[in-house]
Amino acid sequence: MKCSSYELFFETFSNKTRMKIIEALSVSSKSVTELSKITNEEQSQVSHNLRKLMECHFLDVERKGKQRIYSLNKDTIIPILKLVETHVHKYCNKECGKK
Amino acid sequence: MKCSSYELFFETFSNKTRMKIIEALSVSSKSVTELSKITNEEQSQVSHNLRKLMECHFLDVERKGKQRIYSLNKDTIIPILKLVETHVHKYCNKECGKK
DNA sequence: TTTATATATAACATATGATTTATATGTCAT
DNA sequence: ATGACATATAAATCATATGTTATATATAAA
Repeated sequence: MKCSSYELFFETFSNKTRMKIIEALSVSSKSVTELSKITNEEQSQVSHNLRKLMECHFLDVERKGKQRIYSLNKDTIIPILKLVETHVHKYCNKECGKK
Repeated sequence: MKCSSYELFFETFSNKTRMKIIEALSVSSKSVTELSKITNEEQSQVSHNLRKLMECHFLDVERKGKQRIYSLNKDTIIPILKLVETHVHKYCNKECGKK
Protein backbone atom coordinates (compact mmCIF):
# COMPACT_ATOMS: atom_id res chain seq x y z
CA MET A 1 0.00 0.00 0.00
CA LYS A 2 1.39 3.32 -1.01
CA CYS A 3 0.70 5.84 1.63
CA SER A 4 0.85 9.59 1.36
CA SER A 5 2.06 11.62 4.30
CA TYR A 6 -1.52 12.26 5.31
CA GLU A 7 -2.52 8.64 5.49
CA LEU A 8 0.67 7.75 7.29
CA PHE A 9 0.00 10.50 9.76
CA PHE A 10 -3.46 9.25 10.60
CA GLU A 11 -2.55 5.60 10.40
CA THR A 12 0.10 6.15 13.01
CA PHE A 13 -2.45 7.62 15.35
CA SER A 14 -5.02 4.92 14.76
CA ASN A 15 -3.65 2.30 17.09
CA LYS A 16 -4.44 1.59 20.69
CA THR A 17 -0.89 0.94 21.81
CA ARG A 18 0.44 4.07 20.17
CA MET A 19 -2.36 6.13 21.65
CA LYS A 20 -1.52 4.77 25.08
CA ILE A 21 2.08 5.74 24.52
CA ILE A 22 1.11 9.23 23.44
CA GLU A 23 -1.18 9.56 26.41
CA ALA A 24 1.59 8.54 28.80
CA LEU A 25 4.08 10.87 27.18
CA SER A 26 1.67 13.79 27.27
CA VAL A 27 2.16 13.71 31.03
CA SER A 28 5.95 13.47 30.96
CA SER A 29 8.87 11.99 29.05
CA LYS A 30 9.57 8.34 29.71
CA SER A 31 11.90 5.44 28.98
CA VAL A 32 10.88 2.38 27.00
CA THR A 33 10.67 0.25 30.10
CA GLU A 34 8.49 2.80 31.85
CA LEU A 35 6.21 2.97 28.83
CA SER A 36 6.10 -0.79 28.71
CA LYS A 37 4.91 -0.94 32.30
CA ILE A 38 2.41 1.88 32.00
CA THR A 39 0.85 0.62 28.80
CA ASN A 40 1.06 -2.99 29.92
CA GLU A 41 2.57 -4.02 26.62
CA GLU A 42 5.60 -6.13 25.74
CA GLN A 43 8.82 -4.17 25.50
CA SER A 44 9.30 -5.18 21.88
CA GLN A 45 5.80 -4.02 21.07
CA VAL A 46 6.53 -0.67 22.62
CA SER A 47 9.78 -0.35 20.70
CA HIS A 48 7.97 -1.30 17.52
CA ASN A 49 5.43 1.40 17.99
CA LEU A 50 7.89 4.01 19.19
CA ARG A 51 9.64 3.51 15.90
CA LYS A 52 6.50 4.28 13.96
CA LEU A 53 5.78 7.30 16.08
CA MET A 54 9.32 8.51 15.50
CA GLU A 55 9.01 8.05 11.75
CA CYS A 56 6.12 10.47 11.87
CA HIS A 57 8.08 12.90 14.01
CA PHE A 58 5.53 12.64 16.76
CA LEU A 59 8.29 12.03 19.29
CA ASP A 60 11.83 12.98 20.18
CA VAL A 61 14.42 10.80 21.94
CA GLU A 62 17.51 11.38 23.98
CA ARG A 63 19.95 8.95 25.54
CA LYS A 64 20.35 8.78 29.27
CA GLY A 65 22.79 6.01 30.15
CA LYS A 66 21.34 2.76 28.92
CA GLN A 67 17.93 4.25 28.64
CA ARG A 68 16.27 6.15 25.86
CA ILE A 69 13.94 8.83 27.00
CA TYR A 70 11.09 9.54 24.64
CA SER A 71 9.16 12.77 24.68
CA LEU A 72 6.13 14.06 22.85
CA ASN A 73 6.25 16.59 20.05
CA LYS A 74 3.63 18.67 21.75
CA ASP A 75 3.43 21.35 19.05
CA THR A 76 1.38 19.15 16.76
CA ILE A 77 0.05 16.37 18.85
CA ILE A 78 -1.70 18.25 21.61
CA PRO A 79 -3.79 20.56 19.37
CA ILE A 80 -4.80 17.66 17.16
CA LEU A 81 -5.96 15.59 20.10
CA LYS A 82 -7.94 18.59 21.33
CA LEU A 83 -9.76 18.86 18.03
CA VAL A 84 -10.55 15.17 18.01
CA GLU A 85 -11.80 15.33 21.56
CA THR A 86 -14.14 18.15 20.67
CA HIS A 87 -15.47 16.24 17.69
CA VAL A 88 -15.98 13.03 19.61
CA HIS A 89 -17.72 14.90 22.38
CA LYS A 90 -20.01 16.66 19.98
CA TYR A 91 -20.98 13.75 17.77
CA CYS A 92 -20.37 10.53 19.62
CA ASN A 93 -22.56 9.19 22.35
CA LYS A 94 -21.77 6.13 24.45
CA GLU A 95 -22.53 3.85 21.49
CA CYS A 96 -19.76 5.46 19.52
CA GLY A 97 -16.48 3.76 19.03
CA LYS A 98 -17.96 0.31 18.95
CA LYS A 99 -17.16 -1.86 16.00
CA MET B 1 -9.81 -5.18 17.65
CA LYS B 2 -11.62 -2.98 20.08
CA CYS B 3 -11.46 0.56 18.98
CA SER B 4 -12.05 3.64 21.03
CA SER B 5 -13.54 6.72 19.47
CA TYR B 6 -10.09 8.16 19.01
CA GLU B 7 -8.69 5.23 17.11
CA LEU B 8 -11.81 4.99 15.01
CA PHE B 9 -11.51 8.66 14.22
CA PHE B 10 -7.95 8.36 12.96
CA GLU B 11 -8.45 5.00 11.34
CA THR B 12 -11.22 6.46 9.26
CA PHE B 13 -8.91 9.16 8.00
CA SER B 14 -6.04 6.81 7.28
CA ASN B 15 -7.18 5.55 3.92
CA LYS B 16 -6.41 6.79 0.47
CA THR B 17 -9.89 6.38 -0.95
CA ARG B 18 -11.50 8.13 1.97
CA MET B 19 -9.02 10.95 1.78
CA LYS B 20 -9.77 11.36 -1.91
CA ILE B 21 -13.46 11.52 -1.06
CA ILE B 22 -12.84 14.12 1.63
CA GLU B 23 -10.70 16.11 -0.74
CA ALA B 24 -13.40 16.07 -3.40
CA LEU B 25 -16.09 17.03 -0.93
CA SER B 26 -14.03 19.86 0.50
CA VAL B 27 -14.62 21.58 -2.84
CA SER B 28 -18.35 20.91 -3.02
CA SER B 29 -21.02 18.37 -2.16
CA LYS B 30 -21.34 15.45 -4.53
CA SER B 31 -23.31 12.33 -5.38
CA VAL B 32 -21.88 8.82 -5.11
CA THR B 33 -21.54 8.52 -8.86
CA GLU B 34 -19.72 11.82 -9.09
CA LEU B 35 -17.38 10.76 -6.30
CA SER B 36 -16.84 7.45 -8.00
CA LYS B 37 -15.76 9.20 -11.19
CA ILE B 38 -13.59 11.79 -9.49
CA THR B 39 -11.80 9.32 -7.26
CA ASN B 40 -11.63 6.73 -10.01
CA GLU B 41 -12.90 4.04 -7.66
CA GLU B 42 -15.63 1.43 -8.02
CA GLN B 43 -19.03 2.64 -6.94
CA SER B 44 -19.26 -0.03 -4.27
CA GLN B 45 -15.89 1.01 -2.92
CA VAL B 46 -17.07 4.57 -2.65
CA SER B 47 -20.28 3.53 -0.91
CA HIS B 48 -18.30 1.38 1.46
CA ASN B 49 -16.07 4.22 2.43
CA LEU B 50 -18.86 6.78 2.59
CA ARG B 51 -20.46 4.54 5.17
CA LYS B 52 -17.36 4.60 7.32
CA LEU B 53 -17.04 8.34 6.96
CA MET B 54 -20.69 8.69 7.96
CA GLU B 55 -20.23 6.50 11.01
CA CYS B 56 -17.63 8.97 12.19
CA HIS B 57 -19.90 11.91 11.45
CA PHE B 58 -17.41 13.30 8.99
CA LEU B 59 -20.17 13.71 6.39
CA ASP B 60 -23.81 14.57 5.99
CA VAL B 61 -26.20 13.26 3.33
CA GLU B 62 -29.39 14.39 1.76
CA ARG B 63 -31.58 12.76 -0.82
CA LYS B 64 -32.08 14.36 -4.21
CA GLY B 65 -34.21 12.12 -6.34
CA LYS B 66 -32.36 8.87 -6.83
CA GLN B 67 -29.14 10.41 -5.80
CA ARG B 68 -27.62 10.93 -2.40
CA ILE B 69 -25.65 14.07 -2.05
CA TYR B 70 -22.81 13.85 0.43
CA SER B 71 -21.26 16.90 2.05
CA LEU B 72 -18.35 17.45 4.35
CA ASN B 73 -18.68 18.24 8.03
CA LYS B 74 -16.33 21.18 7.66
CA ASP B 75 -16.38 22.22 11.32
CA THR B 76 -14.03 19.42 12.30
CA ILE B 77 -12.46 18.19 9.13
CA ILE B 78 -11.01 21.37 7.72
CA PRO B 79 -9.14 22.47 10.87
CA ILE B 80 -7.75 19.00 11.39
CA LEU B 81 -6.44 18.78 7.87
CA LYS B 82 -4.86 22.20 8.32
CA LEU B 83 -2.97 21.01 11.38
CA VAL B 84 -1.79 17.90 9.62
CA GLU B 85 -0.66 19.90 6.63
CA THR B 86 1.37 22.17 8.86
CA HIS B 87 2.99 19.20 10.58
CA VAL B 88 3.79 17.43 7.35
CA HIS B 89 5.25 20.58 5.89
CA LYS B 90 7.40 21.19 8.91
CA TYR B 91 8.75 17.69 9.45
CA CYS B 92 8.46 15.71 6.27
CA ASN B 93 10.74 16.08 3.30
CA LYS B 94 10.25 14.29 -0.01
CA GLU B 95 11.29 11.00 1.58
CA CYS B 96 8.38 11.18 3.94
CA GLY B 97 5.31 9.15 3.43
CA LYS B 98 7.17 6.24 1.92
CA LYS B 99 6.59 2.85 3.40
C1' DT C 1 36.39 -8.84 29.58
C1' DT C 2 32.18 -10.59 31.70
C1' DT C 3 27.66 -9.78 33.26
C1' DA C 4 23.45 -7.33 33.66
C1' DT C 5 20.26 -4.23 31.92
C1' DA C 6 17.88 -1.41 28.26
C1' DT C 7 16.42 -1.23 23.83
C1' DA C 8 15.93 -2.56 18.94
C1' DT C 9 15.15 -5.71 15.28
C1' DA C 10 13.95 -9.95 12.59
C1' DA C 11 10.92 -13.58 11.52
C1' DC C 12 6.84 -15.53 11.68
C1' DA C 13 1.70 -16.46 12.89
C1' DT C 14 -2.51 -14.23 13.19
C1' DA C 15 -5.95 -10.62 12.84
C1' DT C 16 -7.83 -6.96 10.45
C1' DG C 17 -8.77 -3.89 6.69
C1' DA C 18 -9.09 -3.21 1.64
C1' DT C 19 -10.72 -4.58 -2.67
C1' DT C 20 -13.61 -6.93 -5.72
C1' DT C 21 -17.69 -9.18 -7.43
C1' DA C 22 -22.22 -10.07 -7.25
C1' DT C 23 -26.57 -8.88 -5.70
C1' DA C 24 -30.12 -6.28 -3.22
C1' DT C 25 -32.66 -2.13 -2.29
C1' DG C 26 -34.72 2.13 -3.31
C1' DT C 27 -36.40 5.82 -6.30
C1' DC C 28 -38.20 7.78 -10.40
C1' DA C 29 -40.40 7.67 -14.99
C1' DT C 30 -43.34 5.21 -18.10
C1' DA D 1 -46.29 -2.82 -12.05
C1' DT D 2 -41.96 -2.63 -15.14
C1' DG D 3 -37.59 -0.93 -16.42
C1' DA D 4 -33.72 1.98 -15.66
C1' DC D 5 -30.71 4.07 -12.82
C1' DA D 6 -28.40 5.25 -8.18
C1' DT D 7 -26.83 3.47 -4.20
C1' DA D 8 -26.02 0.01 -0.54
C1' DT D 9 -24.68 -4.40 1.22
C1' DA D 10 -22.80 -9.15 1.59
C1' DA D 11 -19.33 -12.37 0.83
C1' DA D 12 -14.96 -13.81 -0.63
C1' DT D 13 -10.23 -12.98 -1.57
C1' DC D 14 -6.12 -10.50 -1.01
C1' DA D 15 -2.94 -7.29 1.29
C1' DT D 16 -1.17 -5.35 5.31
C1' DA D 17 -0.64 -4.40 10.22
C1' DT D 18 -0.29 -6.33 14.66
C1' DG D 19 1.45 -9.33 18.20
C1' DT D 20 4.76 -12.66 19.70
C1' DT D 21 9.04 -14.92 20.32
C1' DA D 22 13.66 -15.02 19.89
C1' DT D 23 17.75 -12.70 19.25
C1' DA D 24 20.92 -8.80 18.43
C1' DT D 25 22.97 -4.52 19.85
C1' DA D 26 24.45 -1.11 23.03
C1' DT D 27 25.71 0.77 27.42
C1' DA D 28 27.18 0.57 32.11
C1' DA D 29 29.15 -1.61 36.10
C1' DA D 30 31.99 -5.11 38.25
